[in-house]
Amino acid sequence: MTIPSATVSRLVTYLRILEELELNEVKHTSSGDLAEQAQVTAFQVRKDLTYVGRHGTRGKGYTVAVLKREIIRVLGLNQRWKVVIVGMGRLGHAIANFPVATEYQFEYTGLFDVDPKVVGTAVGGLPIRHMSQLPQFVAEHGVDMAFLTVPPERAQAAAEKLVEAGIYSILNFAPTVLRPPQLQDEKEISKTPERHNVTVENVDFLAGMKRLAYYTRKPDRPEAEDI
Amino acid sequence: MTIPSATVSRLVTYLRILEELELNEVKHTSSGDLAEQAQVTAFQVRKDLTYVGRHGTRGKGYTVAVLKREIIRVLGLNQRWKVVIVGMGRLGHAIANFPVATEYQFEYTGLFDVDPKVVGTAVGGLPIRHMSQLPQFVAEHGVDMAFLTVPPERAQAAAEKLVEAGIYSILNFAPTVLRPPQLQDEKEISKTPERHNVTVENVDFLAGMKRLAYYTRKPDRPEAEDI
DNA sequence: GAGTGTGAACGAATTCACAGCG
DNA sequence: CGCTGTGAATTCGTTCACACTC
Repeated sequence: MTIPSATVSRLVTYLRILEELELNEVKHTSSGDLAEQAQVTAFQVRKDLTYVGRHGTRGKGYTVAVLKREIIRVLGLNQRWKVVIVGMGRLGHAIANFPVATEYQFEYTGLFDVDPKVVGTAVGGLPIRHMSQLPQFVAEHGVDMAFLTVPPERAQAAAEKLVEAGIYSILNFAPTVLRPPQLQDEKEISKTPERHNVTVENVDFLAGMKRLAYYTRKPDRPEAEDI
Repeated sequence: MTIPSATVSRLVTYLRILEELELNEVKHTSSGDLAEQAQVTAFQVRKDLTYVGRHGTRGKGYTVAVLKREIIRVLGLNQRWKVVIVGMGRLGHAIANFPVATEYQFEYTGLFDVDPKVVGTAVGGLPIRHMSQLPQFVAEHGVDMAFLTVPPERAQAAAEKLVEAGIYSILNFAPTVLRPPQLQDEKEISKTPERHNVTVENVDFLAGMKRLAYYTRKPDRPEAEDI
């Protein structure tokens, strides 16, 4: 079953709400309650939840623990996710220091950069390796996804190295649209008949800032009257 | 004219591409070219661009400088945007150090926190003020939007303070759904008949990470049975 | 009665075909 | 002839009404 991407986003939200309910020892909830907290309609919640299965009780609602477990399963968060961070500048350091292990089974397994000034140093007990070692590292350790935190002008080239190394899932922090690597020359095609369905999710605060400007946009006057 | 939110996002992307073209002294482009770089269809680009006006030349394409200027105008990026950052922990510091002034006319005008350990210190020449000073600061300086970088459990309360202080546009970095402030008590309603259309844009790397897990989720799953 | 689950109606966004114009 | 601009067709997601079950 293919879940609409808008629904996937909301499932992440519902999961957070369920976590908080569980923290507050609330055992039971309903589509109306979830809708209120997620700022969507109860219709939407119920429709979304049909994608995770029938886990509600008519006239009653949902059991927090059950619904939480099922959403985790559907999202794949019960699996272990080995992550490398590529680009250990300011942002890479900040992300590396984030306690991602508290979020299900995500785990940083490697840090990479090309700058000789940071290669060899360590962050949170993990050494920063040179990008040239990435393919071997992936082959040896197995890596499920990469967080790409390089400057925007290097993002495309870095993404292509990731794919070459065998990483097909990228969380892209650079303010750029990553383009699929162009199967370098025809000879390479036969060499890699495997899947290269590259998946990219973007985290982009500059884009968010500009969208916000649009929605805030004052009625086309430089200095409007006060509020 | 109301622009679809998906189009607004893509306009930001097109703008970036136009900036890069201009940097490379490319004077001229086309919907096909933009589509390739933005990873959408040429149909999509042309449809999106109808929302900014008719600036193309049939048989020829678009002038980079003209299209760039018009998108900037439509997005409101020709206006000046005064920003405060609320929450000066690790993330707030990182954001405050980002050279946002290079991105059109966004400008940090104030930094706020509640922690006595950071209030009074400065970042990039700007002092960190206590949240209690926010309403007065907004009244004196005028503030267009806030970047909310507090811990998730404080995000809702902080957002309500922002709205009380007169800031209705929030770039929310916390992994939470912000709910509209519940017009505190009936007596307050008459006091503030003004607009309180709060606009929120979210920047949420944990959500992106979990969505990525879903799309990466392999059909050949290690453990667990299916239904 | 209360709240879930879902087929059907609706609406919004994307895709398309083609008219229009340099 | 080439590429833009746009109504029409289509696809996709949301809203709704209601049957169903506890």
